[in-house]
Amino acid sequence: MNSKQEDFDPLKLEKQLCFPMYACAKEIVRRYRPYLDELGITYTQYITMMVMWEHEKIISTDLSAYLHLDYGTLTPVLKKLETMGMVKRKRSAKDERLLEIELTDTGRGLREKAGHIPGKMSGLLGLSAKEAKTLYDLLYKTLAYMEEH
Amino acid sequence: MNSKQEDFDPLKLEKQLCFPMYACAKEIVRRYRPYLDELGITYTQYITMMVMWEHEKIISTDLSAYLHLDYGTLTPVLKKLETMGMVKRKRSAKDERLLEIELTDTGRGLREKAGHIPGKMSGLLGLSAKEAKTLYDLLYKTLAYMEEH
DNA sequence: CACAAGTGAATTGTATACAATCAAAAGGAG
DNA sequence: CTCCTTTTGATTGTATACAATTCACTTGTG
Repeated sequence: MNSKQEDFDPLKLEKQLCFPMYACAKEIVRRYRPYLDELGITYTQYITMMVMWEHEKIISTDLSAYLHLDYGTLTPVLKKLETMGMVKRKRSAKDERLLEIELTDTGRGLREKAGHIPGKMSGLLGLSAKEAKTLYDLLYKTLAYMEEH
Repeated sequence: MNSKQEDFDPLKLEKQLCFPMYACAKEIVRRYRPYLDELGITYTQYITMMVMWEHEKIISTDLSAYLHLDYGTLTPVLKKLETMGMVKRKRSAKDERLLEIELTDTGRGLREKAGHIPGKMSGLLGLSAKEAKTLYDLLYKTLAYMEEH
């Protein structure tokens, strides 16, 4: 009402692509919580464990790249996972600067308990399989573009 | 290699729709930082101000709903914006429980300085106008679905 | 080998983010 | 009007999230 061309105002919250992405991501993480609470882990710990389940052993640098997480975030997460017995942190023998993260038996065991989560979450978004695929592709396209710019 | 059907493992990070959303949202917010630093505000403060620029005056409850933000997050953000002189916080005369947030002249002035940001950010994603629209629609569809489930 | 430059990780400081809890105020039933 | 329930917002505690800085270790150069 204040502006003659309010609908075209690029500073309107609804016009921004970033905002629904930000809100949507938070909302989805929030929906994970009940299931992750059962496992006693947080969302950040969960995606870290997903990488560990795939790789068994990984250098901290690569983990940081996969998860798009800074060491300021990753270091406390990994220390927490270590105190929970899920992973082991160990300096590389070849290069003392490198930190190797290794999955433990306890960490492997958690995978079984987490097995039902993806199924529970899949219906949460209210999208058809085709829509979900489109969304998935657009998000990865955006991520790929941003990584090289 | 460990599993016979590794490509179909639902616990693979790449199979999850939530992860690219989470990573993408963080990445975009990160790209905002240089521009927002010039204004001396953070991303959360920025989206709060976008709502204020649209509404001039708003009840805290509604602001929380628009931004999908808890009071635990919103209260310190609003107090910070108040100390910066961007908004005023005031209890409603009709209902002392309600907190009214009102845009100040300083806050209005910030809008001019922020005017160039949407243009700067729009090319950041590497998507065509059509793709951006598709992404936008899918995100809002998901948000709407989650709000009623 | 000495040393400058570079890299990987940790630390520090600030700002989110949200569940759980609490307190003040409003609304409602008797 | 008084007790009870509900609602709104603030507070507390824990966990991110990242820029900036620091430190240990490695590599490259002469």
